[in-house]
Amino acid sequence: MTNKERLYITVFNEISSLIKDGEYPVGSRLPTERELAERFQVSRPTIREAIIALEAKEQVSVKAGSGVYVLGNNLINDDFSREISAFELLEARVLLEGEAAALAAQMISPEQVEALSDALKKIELEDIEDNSPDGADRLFHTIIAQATHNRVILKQIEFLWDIQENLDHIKAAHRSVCIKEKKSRIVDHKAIFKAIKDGDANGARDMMRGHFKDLLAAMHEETERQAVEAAQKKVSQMRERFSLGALSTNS
Amino acid sequence: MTNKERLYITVFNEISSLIKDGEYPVGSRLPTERELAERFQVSRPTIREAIIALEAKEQVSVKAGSGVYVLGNNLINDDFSREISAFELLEARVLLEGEAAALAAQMISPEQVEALSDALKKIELEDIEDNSPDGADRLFHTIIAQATHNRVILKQIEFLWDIQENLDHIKAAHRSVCIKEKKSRIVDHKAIFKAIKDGDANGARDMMRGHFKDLLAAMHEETERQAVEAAQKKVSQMRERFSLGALSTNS
DNA sequence: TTGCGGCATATTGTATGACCAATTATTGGA
DNA sequence: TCCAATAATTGGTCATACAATATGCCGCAA
Repeated sequence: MTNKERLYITVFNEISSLIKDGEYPVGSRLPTERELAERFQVSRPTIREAIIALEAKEQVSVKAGSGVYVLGNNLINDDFSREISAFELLEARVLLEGEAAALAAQMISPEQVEALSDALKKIELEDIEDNSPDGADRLFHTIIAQATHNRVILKQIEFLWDIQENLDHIKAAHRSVCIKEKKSRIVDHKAIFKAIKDGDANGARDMMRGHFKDLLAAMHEETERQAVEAAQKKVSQMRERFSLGALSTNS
Repeated sequence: MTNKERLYITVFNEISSLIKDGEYPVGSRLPTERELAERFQVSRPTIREAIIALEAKEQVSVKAGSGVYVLGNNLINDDFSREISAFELLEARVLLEGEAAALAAQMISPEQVEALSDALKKIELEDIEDNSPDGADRLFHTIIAQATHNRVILKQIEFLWDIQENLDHIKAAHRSVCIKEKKSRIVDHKAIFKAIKDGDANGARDMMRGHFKDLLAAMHEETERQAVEAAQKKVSQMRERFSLGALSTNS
């Protein structure tokens, strides 16, 4: 089997699962370290290491002489990234990047205006050719983030892009939308660029929000289309099942 | 002192500090477990527990048979976080939390209004008593973040708080400001609460921004004061040095 | 001389057993 | 019945031993 994983990690995962499955409910006390050691057929130090990992991730609280107790309120970290929807991500982006654009309009340097212009050209080029790995899009938005001259904001925006590119379903949604909305995408970006170049903070914010609004609308459409498709698929599956069912009554 | 703390926690904190201070730079290998055990005058299992805690918090990576290496890209270790100023952080917070407040005003549930009200009372209570570990402040802002019903935004805002509480200079700046501005802090929070409760999105945004504006102004003042203090200290040091120099010529 | 394989060594991984300290349950006496 | 002393339970720390793995050195062969 997979013995590559260190033992305490295995135990950690097993206990974590047991907590999640409700075998050790929130507030309850785990079995003693010695009992757990016997249950998992490992030594007590290994159990202790697993418990310390659980403690570090704030899943349990250890009380000396008493026991180790299951904490609540904390399942966010593990499955957080898998469950967030594209809409939540876009909403976060519109807020943050809208304000970033407004700030950038006031703070941007001439060199950054130049870089932004280049990025804009790249986006147009990508659109003229076939589908793109939308690196230019990210570049465009990242330059704006840099133009705020605030590294925290830059970090935040990059974090959102990282999420977007690491999560397949979100990435797919974004892609399909971008491909469908080529024209409005270019118009949007041009408008954003102009407002920032002119130092128009409110305009930049509005344009950026408009850009995301278009994206959001397109994504809603896309989601709906997929929902319809899924429904149709389900119907056809039912039809197939029905015919099979009819056959089975014959045998 | 405080021997209530478990040993491995103490060791964990010490090693964490050493990493933060650059004694163990990102990418470097920590001393062997045995060396660390001798250095901290504890047993090897204790060192292991501390290392596992570090590993769980993604500060280090353990390679069996090789050693334990300091990771980067981490809130605590990264050079990025050491260098950011309190002003950058506050600016990011005003943008994000301003919008979050506006969104929260539209989305908040009755239970969350209740929770927010409780948090507000806690803030007032903390202020009536002596200095505070400002847990109530974070709670208040976190509830607003939750009220957006957007987990990405929530995550972002918590990220900013984590930075604030992990970086000593920023934490210190924030503290000194909060203590000095007790009254306006309460007034600010009350106004934010009212706007959100009333579903007034624009009002909530304005109030939140006003809150940060007050903080920012106070922080500027504090920074100036510290600069003056530092200058005075320097002058007095020079004076002392001069007098010592005069004495030394006598001997 | 250079490239490669295998061995020696360093380092972490796991286990055992013991004892200490804190907490909790029990029991006995007032 | 209540409280205090005591015993049992449970986590906290330690010393030690051996296994598994990674790394680098060294010699051998091409």
